[in-house]
Amino acid sequence: MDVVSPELNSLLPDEIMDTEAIEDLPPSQPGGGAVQSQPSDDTPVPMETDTPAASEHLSLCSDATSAEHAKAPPTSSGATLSISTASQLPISISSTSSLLTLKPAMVTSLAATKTTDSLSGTSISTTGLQRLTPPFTISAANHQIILNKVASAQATEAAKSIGSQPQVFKQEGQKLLVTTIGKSGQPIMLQVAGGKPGVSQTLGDHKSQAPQFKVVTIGGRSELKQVVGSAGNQLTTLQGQQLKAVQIATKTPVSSAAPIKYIITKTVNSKGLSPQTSVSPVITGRVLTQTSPGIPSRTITLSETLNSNMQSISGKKIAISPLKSPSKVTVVSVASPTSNATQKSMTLPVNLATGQNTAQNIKPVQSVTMGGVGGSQFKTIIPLGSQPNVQQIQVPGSRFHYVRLVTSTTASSLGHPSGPSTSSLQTAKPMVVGTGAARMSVVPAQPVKQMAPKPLTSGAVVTTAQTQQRLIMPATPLPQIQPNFTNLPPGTVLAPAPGGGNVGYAVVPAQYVTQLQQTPFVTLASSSTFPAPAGVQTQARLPLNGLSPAETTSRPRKPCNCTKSQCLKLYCDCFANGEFCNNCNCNNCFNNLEHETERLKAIKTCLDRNPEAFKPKIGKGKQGESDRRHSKGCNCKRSGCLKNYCECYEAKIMCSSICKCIGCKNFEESPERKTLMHLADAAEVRVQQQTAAKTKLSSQISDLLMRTTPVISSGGGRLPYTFVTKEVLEATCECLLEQAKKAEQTHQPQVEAERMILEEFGHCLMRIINSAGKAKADCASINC
DNA sequence: GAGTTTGAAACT
DNA sequence: CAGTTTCAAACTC
Repeated sequence: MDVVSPELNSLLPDEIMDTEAIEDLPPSQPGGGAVQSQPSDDTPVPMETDTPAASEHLSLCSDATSAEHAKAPPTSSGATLSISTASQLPISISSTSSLLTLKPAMVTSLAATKTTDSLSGTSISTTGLQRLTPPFTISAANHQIILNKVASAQATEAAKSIGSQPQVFKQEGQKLLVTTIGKSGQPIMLQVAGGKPGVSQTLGDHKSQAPQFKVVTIGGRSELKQVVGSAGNQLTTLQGQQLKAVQIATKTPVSSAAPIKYIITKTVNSKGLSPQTSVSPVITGRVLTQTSPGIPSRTITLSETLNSNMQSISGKKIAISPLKSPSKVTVVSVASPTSNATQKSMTLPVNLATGQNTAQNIKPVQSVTMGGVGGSQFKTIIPLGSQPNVQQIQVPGSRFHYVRLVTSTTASSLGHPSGPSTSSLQTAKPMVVGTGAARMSVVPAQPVKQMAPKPLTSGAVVTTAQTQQRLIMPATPLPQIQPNFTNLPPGTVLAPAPGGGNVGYAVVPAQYVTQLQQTPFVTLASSSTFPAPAGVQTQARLPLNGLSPAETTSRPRKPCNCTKSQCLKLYCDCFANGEFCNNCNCNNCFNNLEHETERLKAIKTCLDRNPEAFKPKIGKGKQGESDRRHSKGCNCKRSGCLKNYCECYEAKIMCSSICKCIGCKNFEESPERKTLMHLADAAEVRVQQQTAAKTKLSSQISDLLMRTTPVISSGGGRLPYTFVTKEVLEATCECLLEQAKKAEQTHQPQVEAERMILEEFGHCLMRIINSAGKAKADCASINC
């Protein structure tokens, strides 16, 4: 798991957090229990929980009902920890010390009773396949839980380096979302709801076989309401008092043309929210909220998300749609607001295949386009059956797909008892993007293959066995959250800013899991309120350097050969493209996970120098101009813009008015260009012809071999040359010798003898040929 | 494969 | 912002 320390986070430019697409909006329902963003701009986001909660609840259950929540009285100081896992993924949560009070199963009931019991050595099995193996001790006293003590040592060291407490979950007010992707593809999601500032966590520093965790810690307030969602095999429990859940109303899919996109429901932890308070939608800035009054919004548990989206995935991997593979699924687990009161067992089986969740239903795909007038936009789409609080963001100009992870907390769930099949947030209105109460952590998607286990880095809050996934940490207070997705640098990982709101959501680029299943997704029309500017989606998909997504996907990137730049400057194509170096020939490469600190600094430096640094250079031209043109134009002086030195020519586009090239020949009417194009076309034709000829020849040879091989092996032959067997040769030779003897006996001159022998040889050949022809004819007749 | 050319990126 | 340097890719031999 990749964790970004606050220090690193501070290095990142504000543009990342400041998006034009998100603006703060006043609570839509000021008087009610409407979802509220972090009340204070200056309020730091609590990332660590130092204050013990009166009652803590750790819920690890595969299924739960919201009814429990309804029964559970709000506890002002209760902290909750939610751990959800994908099925079939063994999760071992073990702590070296009793730090957390674990209440498997009966979360709500515990909440109601404010139980402070501690469990030690508890084994929790979520689905029968999953088991939280002892020993792990959770004690309410410390309000801490250590996950994967294997990695604890590293985390501790990392913590020391940063003065924090890595690996330790402190519950109060913090929300933790952990998702893991093991090689087997099973996601593990851990969600902790609480109110305290950022907490360091370490999730299994496993080897390659170990599951990977994606952890999102969101600072929250100490007062939390329980939100327990469970589904299927995955355990999803979210408890917290006075947490507000922001959800996106389900909406009928409108379009299917867009790549898979998810809308992440942002959960806002509101203070003083009464249990009965219904969650109201909150639209922030340009974030579009899909409000469907007729359709009650619901909270979907993690398992639901997995079920709906990943049901065909054997490994139940967390799919994060890779940039180059828009169709890939990005799944982020979020705790469900509902809990199943009846569900007190951690081992409840879940039918993942069907995606059925007793507690909640799968939502249809919802697409939300966030974009302001003239500003950058990003579109979020809720995939069918995806959890509403999973949001994928499509950033124009960015090759990455980002998924926003939002903790799901709802006050409504508490106030509205709901049965297993209903969501506690039925009355809640959808909210797409939070008010921006928290800074957004953005993690670039990375190819899985590049995800090598990474040791804990300084400031790491959460570590996982593998670095395929990175943590997204909540960050700054609400007003600061206006991420400018258009400037998102690739590979950006943001750590929680020092202090921050209790609301957090994370953006996770989706390239991590390239092997994930490609799930069809539906793109919904954006709301009229926030119409998506034309071309937004197109631009978002615009390939780098003019290459189409298909091209970029199919065509492997050329390995770089950097020697001096450490692959941390834009000289390096890998870095410039927001990719890690992989199979490159570079020396002293820092463009990898092992040097993430340096990489982040480099990214920030580049963005400071040029906010557009990581945007595709080839973009849409102005109205009436060519569809594609270089964003900055070239500056060629000697190449005539007819060599690949020229970025325009390299992108197979003509120079435009913004180019400052000298002696440009890369324009429409340029004879040189036409000549080059013709030559290129001719060369291409030749290549195609040669390829076709080779293919045809190969096919013929292959066919011939296939037809003749068995015959040859059998010693016979149907084709003429196959008749020249050893026996035939011997017979022929005997005929020739016989003819020679005859000539000798008759005292024929040498010339005449040679003639007689050659004549006999001709007769032999004729007989062979005739035999072959006859055999071929027979074969053909048989085949017919 | 080594050396040269080129222009973007980085630096001053 | 302009000039210079650095850098890695493109190109040539």
